[in-house]
Amino acid sequence: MARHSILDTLNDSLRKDTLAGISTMRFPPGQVLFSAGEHCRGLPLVLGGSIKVQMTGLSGHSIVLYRMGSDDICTLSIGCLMTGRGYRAEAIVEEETEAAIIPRGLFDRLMDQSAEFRLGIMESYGRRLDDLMLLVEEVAFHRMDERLEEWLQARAAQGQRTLTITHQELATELGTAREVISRLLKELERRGQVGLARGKIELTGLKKRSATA
Amino acid sequence: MARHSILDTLNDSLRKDTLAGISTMRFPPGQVLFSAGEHCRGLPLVLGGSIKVQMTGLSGHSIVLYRMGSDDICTLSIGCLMTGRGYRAEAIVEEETEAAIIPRGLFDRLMDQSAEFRLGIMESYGRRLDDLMLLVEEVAFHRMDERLEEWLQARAAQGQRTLTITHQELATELGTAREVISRLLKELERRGQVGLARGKIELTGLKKRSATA
DNA sequence: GACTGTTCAGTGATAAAGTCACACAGAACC
DNA sequence: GGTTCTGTGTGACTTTATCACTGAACAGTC
Repeated sequence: MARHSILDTLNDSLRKDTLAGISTMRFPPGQVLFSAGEHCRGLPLVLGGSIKVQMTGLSGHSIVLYRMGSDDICTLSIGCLMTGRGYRAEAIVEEETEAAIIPRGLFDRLMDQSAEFRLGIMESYGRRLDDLMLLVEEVAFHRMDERLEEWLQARAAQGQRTLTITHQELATELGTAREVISRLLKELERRGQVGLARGKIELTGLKKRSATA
Repeated sequence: MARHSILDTLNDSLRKDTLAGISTMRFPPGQVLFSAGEHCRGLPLVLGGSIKVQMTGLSGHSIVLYRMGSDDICTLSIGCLMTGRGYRAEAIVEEETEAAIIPRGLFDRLMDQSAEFRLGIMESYGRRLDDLMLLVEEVAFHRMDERLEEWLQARAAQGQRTLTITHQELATELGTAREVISRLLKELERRGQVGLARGKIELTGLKKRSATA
């Protein structure tokens, strides 16, 4: 049964029709939800799990743009839906994900008949735009060592003690080269802040960086 | 009289009301349309001219995110309008600009009553998202010398022979440091591709870069 | 004209990050 | 066991960023 906050805003009649018109699906880790160039068949609502959205540029390098999780809307799909152009990025399931797809016709009807639905869509768009603007600034101006430590700290803050991730994947997260990550991690290991093993990073003593402005 | 393609999509009655509800304004070069933190009072439609949107990060550095020109919609404003949060970026008029502001109430009514208006808004959003994704990739992975030459070539392609711009402004365009631009421009001058003077860059012999993959 | 303050540009030194090339270790498969 | 593949470590080098400073070009004042 689909649980998504944007559905809660609908009136009874619309909600009933919507629930009847969508089907929820489960996707296992590693599954590619869509890839660059593909066309979009409907608007996915993420009910739970975690999906990363990344793009590969002309240079052949990849970078993770943002993640979608519980209660998110796949903003990228809206653009594809409206303009008819293919996706520019690809979406890869990280943790087992449940999602509902709103087909085009139903989406149009919801946009037409529910101001609350429209508001939800626009808010989602606004947040995504904000995220991307912040990412641009981060990529352009922040130091790699800081970005890496912040990324690891965010994971530590979620309670994760041991990460299963390769240096290459981490490089894609931050939009840099694998060697850069390897060297920075080695340095953190020397300082006793992480433990390294093949495909694993153990978060031991990450400390807040002091005054590195 | 406001000329904007999104108004053409409206039916006679809505268009009449819309034209009555908006007022067009002119802004001179250098004028700041909005700056970071400010709140948004309506949706600007750009009728003509050129506006650059740039943000300043925690690092204190600035980067130009995109430009708005004739027939554009200020997508950033929609997010602010819907979420009530302040702008994250600032908009600066480059060439004398004419714009019409659609007030909040009218915007809501148009979203409610015109599927074509909604489509226009969503398309505009999709394009902006695409632009930003491409920018992320460019900033993360492309070489500065190539980006600079491409930027100059784009101006040359518009027919501009002499640019009035400082090295610092150009650095903000590309999200780098002024010194980097100075050095790269000097190199281009040595190769006879540009002429340099205080506050001016003359585009003489820019040639396509050959196989710099 | 000379004097002053401001903005813009040039450049050396150094540090950080990206690129290239390759060695080697651990895991997986026969 | 051996072979293959993937992931990691590292040296050498290039590009970009940062810091510190110099001097040139311009505007305003006397």
